[in-house]
Amino acid sequence: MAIDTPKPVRGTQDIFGAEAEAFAFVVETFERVRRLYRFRRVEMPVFERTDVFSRSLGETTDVVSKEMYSFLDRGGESLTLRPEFTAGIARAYLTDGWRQYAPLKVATHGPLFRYERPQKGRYRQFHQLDAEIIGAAEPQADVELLAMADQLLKELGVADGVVLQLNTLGDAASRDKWRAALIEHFRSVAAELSEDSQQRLEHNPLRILDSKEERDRRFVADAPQIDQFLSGEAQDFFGAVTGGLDAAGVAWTRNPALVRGLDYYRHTAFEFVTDRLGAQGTVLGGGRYDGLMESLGGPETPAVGWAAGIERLAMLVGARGEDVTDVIIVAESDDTIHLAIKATARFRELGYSAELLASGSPRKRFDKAAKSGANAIVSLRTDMSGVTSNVREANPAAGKIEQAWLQMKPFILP
RNA sequence: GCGAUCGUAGCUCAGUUGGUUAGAGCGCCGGUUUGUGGUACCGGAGGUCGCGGGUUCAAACCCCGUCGAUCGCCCCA
Repeated sequence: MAIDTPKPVRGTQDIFGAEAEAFAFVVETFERVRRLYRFRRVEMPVFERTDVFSRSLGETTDVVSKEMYSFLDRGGESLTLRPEFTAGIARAYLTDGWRQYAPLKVATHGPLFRYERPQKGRYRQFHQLDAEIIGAAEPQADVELLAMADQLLKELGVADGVVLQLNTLGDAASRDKWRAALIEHFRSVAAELSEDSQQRLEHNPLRILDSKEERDRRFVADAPQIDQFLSGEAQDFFGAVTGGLDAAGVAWTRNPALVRGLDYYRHTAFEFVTDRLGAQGTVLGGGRYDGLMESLGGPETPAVGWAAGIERLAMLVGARGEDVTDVIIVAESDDTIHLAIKATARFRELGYSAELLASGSPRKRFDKAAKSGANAIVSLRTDMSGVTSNVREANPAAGKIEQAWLQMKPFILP
């Protein structure tokens, strides 16, 4: 009776080989860069009580109603696999007394879960890098955060073809006025908008601005812009951010159509965008979310943050080779296997990556080792003169390995 | 939720207008050759042709359904 092999869950991925190396490279680079900017590492739970997300995102939104992995635990409590980092970090800031550290710069990375249709650069379990500055109202925090993002992309070697798009949503009052003006503008031409955008007019009018429909374009082009509604303070804030970016040497372009769907976003919104990833071009995005803490029952707390998809960054980084093995020890005859094990252990103690090759047809073992592209091969075999060894150096990097072998040889061979 | 394309060996893919026992390369295993050697040759294992139904004398191939993958739409915290 054959047993069916369980299939992987839709939207999950098993990352292996060169892709896994690219993934690790992204994470390692992030860890290095966040230390340069003195962001403190935090480890967050992978699941939270559902209200952590539903209250911060808004009960009625699509994201909450159908794109979260929510379930009842055995105690009957509704829990949710985290679909983002920000809400959980905000919760911890309030419940763990992190206010004492404000302004607090934290960074983390790990898996997130969203119930969505998989497509290029989009998975149901995916992974993000995340950086937040909490309790900092000043525009310098935005600049610092963006400078780190910019340096990260440069150090990953993916900055080419990636542009920082920047916008401001203003303070709450500016934002509300802009929103009202947009609704009025689009409502007057509603019949001529695309079907999708007519829907958006009802529940998310700001999204009409980045509609992909050709027929929406001309109405988007002459839509009211946020600049007409910005208060003096909001203008000053945005000016301080852009001025700071210029001083930090961070290139940016204004995108007045860049918006955020959620109400808690204020002031700065930004995305690093590329055209090299198909329909999912945002590589890193974030903004200022001064209104979030209050939705979780906390005091008014200014904060700004970003997140970046590790898979998308890894795709831009491209496949990366795995490290070549320093040395392969080949037991060319079975009676040398114990000697080969000993030698392998010794090489590893000395800090060389070493692989033992002692299986399969003895006469093909050396060829297999040679094909693997290791820096050096030490082969052992018994012939009429006893156990003999042979070192083969594939490249100049192997000189030290031969020296190491010559030193350990008297202690290993009989 | 919607649409398009695609599912043949571990991997990459052939497979003609439907026609005998479904193939190749790579990889894997074994043998021979070579014997400081990454060579060459021979052999072997490995397939419910995603799954289920239908049409037909006959289906990997045509039709329907289903599952999965990919890409896009919607959405995007």
